[in-house]
Amino acid sequence: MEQSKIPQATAKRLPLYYRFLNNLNQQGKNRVSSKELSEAVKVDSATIRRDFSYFGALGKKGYGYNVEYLLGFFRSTLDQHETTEVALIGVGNLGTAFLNYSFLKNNNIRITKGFDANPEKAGTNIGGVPIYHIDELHEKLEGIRVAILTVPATEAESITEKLVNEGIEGILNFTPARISVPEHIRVHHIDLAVELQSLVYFLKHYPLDSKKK
Amino acid sequence: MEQSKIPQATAKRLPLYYRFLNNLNQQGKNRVSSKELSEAVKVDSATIRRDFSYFGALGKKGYGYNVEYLLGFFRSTLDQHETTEVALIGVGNLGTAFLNYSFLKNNNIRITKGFDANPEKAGTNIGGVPIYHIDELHEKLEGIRVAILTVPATEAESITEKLVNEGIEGILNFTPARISVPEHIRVHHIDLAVELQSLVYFLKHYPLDSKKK
DNA sequence: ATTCATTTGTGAAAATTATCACGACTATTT
DNA sequence: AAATAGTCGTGATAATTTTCACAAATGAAT
Repeated sequence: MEQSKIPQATAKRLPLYYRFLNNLNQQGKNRVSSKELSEAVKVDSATIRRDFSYFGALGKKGYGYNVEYLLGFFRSTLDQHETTEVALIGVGNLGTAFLNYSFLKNNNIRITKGFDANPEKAGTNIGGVPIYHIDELHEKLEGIRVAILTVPATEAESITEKLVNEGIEGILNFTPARISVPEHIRVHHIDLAVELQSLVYFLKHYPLDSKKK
Repeated sequence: MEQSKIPQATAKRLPLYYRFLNNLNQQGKNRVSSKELSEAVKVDSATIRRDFSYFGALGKKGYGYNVEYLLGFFRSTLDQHETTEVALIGVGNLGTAFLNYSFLKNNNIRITKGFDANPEKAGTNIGGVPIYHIDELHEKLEGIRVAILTVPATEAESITEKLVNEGIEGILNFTPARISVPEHIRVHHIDLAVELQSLVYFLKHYPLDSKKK
């Protein structure tokens, strides 16, 4: 779809830029420089300008960027004009946290259905999201392309298979399992234990001295 | 500390390798090739060999790697012989999920204390972890160098300041706020909304066709 | 013993990402 | 109107990360 010429590293930062532009807009600011933005999102200002430049000349020399214009641009680039429905699989502690988390603000991504293997949870409603039994995937997953996976690691592989069969195209995997999927399915991993361990490792082996000027 | 010659990209993968080696070891396997490992952790086998090579010649040509040996090596590299205490700041939904999450398995990182601004939570115990009031940071944070930040975004900046004052050196930040810290403090961000938005963006703009052979 | 299928470790190349540094342009002040 | 301070966009460069591809070594099979 469209130009796949935007570097992945840039693409990953877009949602971040988007959020901060929203903040600025709500604060009533209508002008921002790459330097200011840099301080807010902790990304080098040259990197920000380079990132923006992939989409054309969005700013004005000697002035900066118009917040509203930039925001509008990113809104359409990030497809924020249409709502994306997301299913949450596994209503445990972490899953519940997601259901109560409001993605809503400044964001058109919504968790619209939750699924869990526990029959007692089916039929309930958490954070305004209806919970169904995991066996109802086939009936309820119609039209949903993205799933958040917060089930126990032992279940990850088998449930992933079901999700794939139901036509899910993207999975945000919070389980420690590295799930196997067909090539056309995109999986992003967020491994909490690995992140923590990694932080501890960096702390001990990479003493910080200078990061930026 | 020690050789800071290991690329950051490699360092981030170490905990992942460590976990899978543990799995293999528990399954009773005593030999593994980079190719097998590659399939398990979804990292190119050449990358794995390169990663390992930074620590010297850990394998044997034509044979692969000895699981137990490699595991022992990583255990000491990742400082798994000594326990790292971690404080959890903000016992909301996400924080509670962490407290109930067992990092324990194969891992010497422990959340030993929780803190929250709600006086009703102080004095309680979640998942075996005692919860204190946020005002008790000074008394209770002695000797703890790492904190997980799961407070509301609005509180992130002010609480971070307190943590820094108490001598915290590493923060795993789950709030959407990009916190400001002195140069010697390491912060890793995990931004749930950004991750989800990013996944959706990739889904729409980067159709997958071929990833690996 | 010899052959054969494996598999590591790594030089070299490729790909990706980040940063420097500056010309060109803008707004503001004097 | 001229001078000044600020800012973008980007060519060029640097830094980092990944991947290719193969010699050397190993173990198993014949």
